[in-house]
Amino acid sequence: MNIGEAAERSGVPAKTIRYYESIGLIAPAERSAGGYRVYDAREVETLRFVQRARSLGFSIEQVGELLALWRDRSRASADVKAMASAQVAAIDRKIAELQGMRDTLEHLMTRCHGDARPDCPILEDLAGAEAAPAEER
Amino acid sequence: MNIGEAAERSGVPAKTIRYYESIGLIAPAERSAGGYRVYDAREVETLRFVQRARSLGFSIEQVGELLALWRDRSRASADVKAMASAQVAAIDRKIAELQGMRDTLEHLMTRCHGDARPDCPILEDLAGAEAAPAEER
DNA sequence: CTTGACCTTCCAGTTGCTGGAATCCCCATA
DNA sequence: TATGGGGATTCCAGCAACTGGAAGGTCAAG
Repeated sequence: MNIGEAAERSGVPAKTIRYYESIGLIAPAERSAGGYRVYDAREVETLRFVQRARSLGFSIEQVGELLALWRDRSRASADVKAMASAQVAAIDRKIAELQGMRDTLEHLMTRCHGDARPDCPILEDLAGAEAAPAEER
Repeated sequence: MNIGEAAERSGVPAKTIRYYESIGLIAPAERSAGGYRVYDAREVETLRFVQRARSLGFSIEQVGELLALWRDRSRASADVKAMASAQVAAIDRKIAELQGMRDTLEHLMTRCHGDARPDCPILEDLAGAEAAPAEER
C-alpha cells in the first residue's frame, strides 16, 4: 500500500510518516518502481504503536525507546513499566502546574467585576505581583 | 538601568527581553550613547506583567492583548475577565487531556508484572489498541 | 492522451525561547 | 595609559514535533 493508505490505517498523517522516517524513528520504507513508499501491515502496526505512544504523551525519543523494547523479545517488562511510571509522574507534574495556573486565574477572576467599568484587579495583580523569587533591594 | 538589571528586577532573562522587543511585544528600549538598552521602573513593571501573564499560560499573542488592555484606561473589565475565563477553559481542556493520558497509562501499568519476564501488556496494548481513546476490548 | 489524484523532495514557518560566536562598551586598577 | 573583566551588542542556529506549500513526477481511469 502507498503512504496515503498507511496514513489512513495508522492514524498518522502521511507528512508525519515521512517526518518520522527522516528523523530515523522508523525504518525507511521500501520503494516502488516509481519511487513511491510502500507499506505492509507490519509497518502500519508500527505506525499505530507510535501514534498511540505519542498520544500518551511520550516524546519522540521515548517512543524510540519503547519501539526498541517492543522489538526486543528478551526485554524485561519492568523496563517498560518504569518508563510508563516516569511518564505518569511527568504528566502529574504538568497537571499540577496547570492546576496552579488555573487556581490563580480563578482567584483573580473572583475579584474582577467583569462589567463595563475599567477597574480590573486582574490587570492590577498581573502588574503588581512579584514575578519570581525577586530580592528586595 | 541596563538590560541585566532590568532582567534581574523583572524576572525576565535579558535574552528574552531582547526577543520580546524583536517580535514587537514590548516597545524598543531607549539606547545609551554606547548603544546599550536603557530601562526605567515603568518598563520593568511591564516586563513583570509579561512574565506573570506568561507564567499563567497566556500565549505571547494573548499577552500582547492583555498589555493593550492594561494600557487602555477606558477598557471594560469584562474584556479582561473574558480572556481570563477563556484561559481557564483552555487550561481545563489541557488538564482533562493529561488526565486521560494518565488514566490510560495507569490502567496499562496495573496489568504489567514489571519483573524480569518479557511479557508486557503495556507494549501489547500500544501495538494493538486502536489509535483513538482506549476502549475495552 | 489528458486529467486528476496521489506521490516525491525541499524549504519555510510555527511557538517561545536559548546558546553561542564575534565584537563592542564601560569602568577600575596597575 | 594600558589592560582586564564583565557587561552589552548583533546575528545565526537549533530545540520539539510537526505542518504548509511549491514544483514536479507517477499512476489509473476515461
